[in-house]
Amino acid sequence: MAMSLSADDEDYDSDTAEQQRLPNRPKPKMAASTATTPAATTSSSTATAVKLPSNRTSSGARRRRTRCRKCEACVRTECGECHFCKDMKKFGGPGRMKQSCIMRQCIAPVLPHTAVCVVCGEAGKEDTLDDEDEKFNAMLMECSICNEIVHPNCLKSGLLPIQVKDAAGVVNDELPNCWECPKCNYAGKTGKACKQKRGPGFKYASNLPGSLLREQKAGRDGREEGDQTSTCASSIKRKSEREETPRLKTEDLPSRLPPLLSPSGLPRPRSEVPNFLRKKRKLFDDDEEEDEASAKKKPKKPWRPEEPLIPKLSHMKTEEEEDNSDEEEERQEKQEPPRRSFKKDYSTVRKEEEHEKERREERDPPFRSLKDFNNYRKEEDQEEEKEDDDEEEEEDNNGKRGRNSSPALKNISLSLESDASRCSSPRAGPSSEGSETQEKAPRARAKRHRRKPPNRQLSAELSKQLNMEIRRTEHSLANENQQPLKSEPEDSENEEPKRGLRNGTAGNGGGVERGAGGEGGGEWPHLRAREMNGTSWELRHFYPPQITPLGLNRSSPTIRPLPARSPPKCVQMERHVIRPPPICPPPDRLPLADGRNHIAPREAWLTIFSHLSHRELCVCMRVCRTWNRWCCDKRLWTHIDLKRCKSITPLMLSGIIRRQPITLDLSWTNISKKQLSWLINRLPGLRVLLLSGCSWVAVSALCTSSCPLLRTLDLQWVEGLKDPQMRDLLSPPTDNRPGQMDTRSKLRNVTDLRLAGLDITDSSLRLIIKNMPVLSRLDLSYCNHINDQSVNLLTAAGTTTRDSLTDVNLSVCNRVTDQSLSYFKRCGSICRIDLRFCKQVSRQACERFIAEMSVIVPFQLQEDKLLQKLHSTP
DNA sequence: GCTAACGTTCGA
DNA sequence: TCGAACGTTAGC
Repeated sequence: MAMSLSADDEDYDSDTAEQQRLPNRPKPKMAASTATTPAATTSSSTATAVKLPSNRTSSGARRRRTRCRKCEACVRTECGECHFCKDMKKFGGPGRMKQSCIMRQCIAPVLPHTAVCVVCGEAGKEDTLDDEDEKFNAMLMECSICNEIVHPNCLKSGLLPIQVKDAAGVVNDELPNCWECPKCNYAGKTGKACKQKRGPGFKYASNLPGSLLREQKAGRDGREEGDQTSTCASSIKRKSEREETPRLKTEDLPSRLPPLLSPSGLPRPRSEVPNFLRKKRKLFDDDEEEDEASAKKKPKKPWRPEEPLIPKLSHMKTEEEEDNSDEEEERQEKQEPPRRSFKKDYSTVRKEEEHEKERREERDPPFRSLKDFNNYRKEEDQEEEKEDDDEEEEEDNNGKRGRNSSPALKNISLSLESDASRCSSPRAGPSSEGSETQEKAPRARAKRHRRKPPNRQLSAELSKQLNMEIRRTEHSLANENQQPLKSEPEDSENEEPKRGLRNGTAGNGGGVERGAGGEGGGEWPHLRAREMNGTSWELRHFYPPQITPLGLNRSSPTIRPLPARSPPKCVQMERHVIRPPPICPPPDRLPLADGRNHIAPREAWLTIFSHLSHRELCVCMRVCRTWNRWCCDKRLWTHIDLKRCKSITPLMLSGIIRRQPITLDLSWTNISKKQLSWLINRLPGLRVLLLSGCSWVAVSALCTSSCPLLRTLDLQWVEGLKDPQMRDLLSPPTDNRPGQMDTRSKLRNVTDLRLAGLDITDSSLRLIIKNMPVLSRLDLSYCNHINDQSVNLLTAAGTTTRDSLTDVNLSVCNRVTDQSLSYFKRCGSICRIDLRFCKQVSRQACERFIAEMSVIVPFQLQEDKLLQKLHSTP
């Protein structure tokens, strides 16, 4: 951060005396107190632009921001493990670093309570108002350039040149109460718009010792190096150019967004790339390039004091438009030799992504749950070769401005069209202007409208970047979920808490299966063909977790999935800042274009959404901001299914976190330990975790004190999972924080444990018996070491499993004999015993068991050697 | 006055 | 360019 800051500082100060500063000479402090204010340096530019009240506290002296105290990070307790915690005296450190715990770094630092408007000297007054426009005008806004804190209203009514008043304030989405004030904007100042902290998490997440970021740095650094040198000079030039450029009207704002190349063809200076984006690249690296690509031109929202600030349904449209303009700019730039380092960076990243995309396309079936969505996706896919998600949509929409939105929307049986068309109509644009202007005007207007009152603004700020990710994630999730074949084993997912709205998806494995099922199984002949010709890897992957012993090649499960050429981004998720869902609750009503709210409340919409598949939800999320939030309601995503998804990307992880599923299926993925660790640390409500076919290395991420209290754990065919590993898994975590000595296993609440195909012995069973007192369903099929003695152990007097076990699967356990059946008679709650394909179990023994048990509990042979309690449906 | 920690500097 | 250090602010 320090470096980015300094780079920006130089840019920002390039036309001031600061410019003369000798290298390495300490910069004047930018302290907040008036006593230490170096106003001379930092306010000079402001002062020259606009006359300011002389009593201002600190023109140029930025107020230190402080915790919001509300965000997820703020309400956490210190982890006690991070670099900064270890430095703290309370954790036995020297206390020199004086930094907040990594896990507690506020994502939306706010202005201090003592901050006041430099014009009127009063604090923010938005709380006293209801009207959203008024709220904005009455809240304190800190200019990221001149650091002035003002009420927009005070600026509006202040003694400013009319041109300045006409200038747009540019709201910074990244930080609450942050903008580029109309004065600075009018003066053409740019530069450190995003230099301000996005929260310490952004500052340090990538810098942590041991961060995998470092692995990526060399290449990136190489890419970025070049532009550093020219920053200063070019920024000066840019500034002078800008100052020569006549000020554009607000209606022209979209076109005013600077192209990547200046009209003169000079490379746009790096300094115009908002600093936070550079930082974000560190955080999200290439995953975020779409953010960069778009946000580098639209991280801020133009605003004019006299304009209302009404959120509209047109958000999505607006974003598309913005993106479209971005795209045009990018295309424009593509015609030029890439000279700007940022672009170079971006291109490189883009190439990587395209590469990944190609790979993905090779293996992913096309969308198909909705016919038109299929078309939509086709179009998208064509575009995707060159453009990322957002941009591709724009491409798709190019020349179809009058259209409501994506074609898919038309096919979602939700009567949104009128809303959408209304909001995309150019009604509010100056009628005298050409059609293009008419199109741009709403865009600018919508940008302004995105401005929200403080809490909503914060929420929007938090969610905006996330939304970008999410929109990608939606596709990833939806695409990856398109794995054909196989119906999800019913198993204990059915037991998951029925908190979901969606009866259709949560219970049956999500909309994926539903969508696939609904479309019929024969729709992907190409894939089917591929599967039929499957390699052993594919065989293994498409082998249903549900036991179907016939034809099973015992050796096949031992063939590991080919290590997916893991995208470099996979290892970068450490850089993902934890961004919790927006703090404020999602809006209860859908804002319409005319400023009113849609009649249906959120819950009604959610009921509708609950009937959609995940894929369809992903489409809906692209409609508008409100829908985006609504569709992310965790009730709609109780079950997230990524099984057989070859590569889990950071964006997918972010998407998972945002949705906070109860059930997460990562079976047969190549998820890494770090990824899984990252996930489970952020999914405290996770109850069902399916990791069959993963590696023990990844699964070992569960050996932590932050492991959620799972009820279902599927570890079938986990490579390398044997007795010692089971011991690690079942033992109480050793990474408890000081004073947090929980000696119980984190898996103590597991009721459904699936261990099929593992080379575990009785020693693991003893641990299970000891540490899983409520275990009800146990799948030990294909466990060659399981024998009668194992059953004896499980059903021995004094064990909890004796009474808790209801369903035991010992199919294809060749060491199990008839003797086991006699042990099972001890189990008071047993309802189902699966002994299919146990060579040493005879049908006669089963019948004898049934006969003897019938005195107490009636059993039947549902299949050969499959004993099922009558009237029970385990 | 104390603690937490933000924002900056500076050495490596 | 990064990370450690620390002055100083903000909150209580």
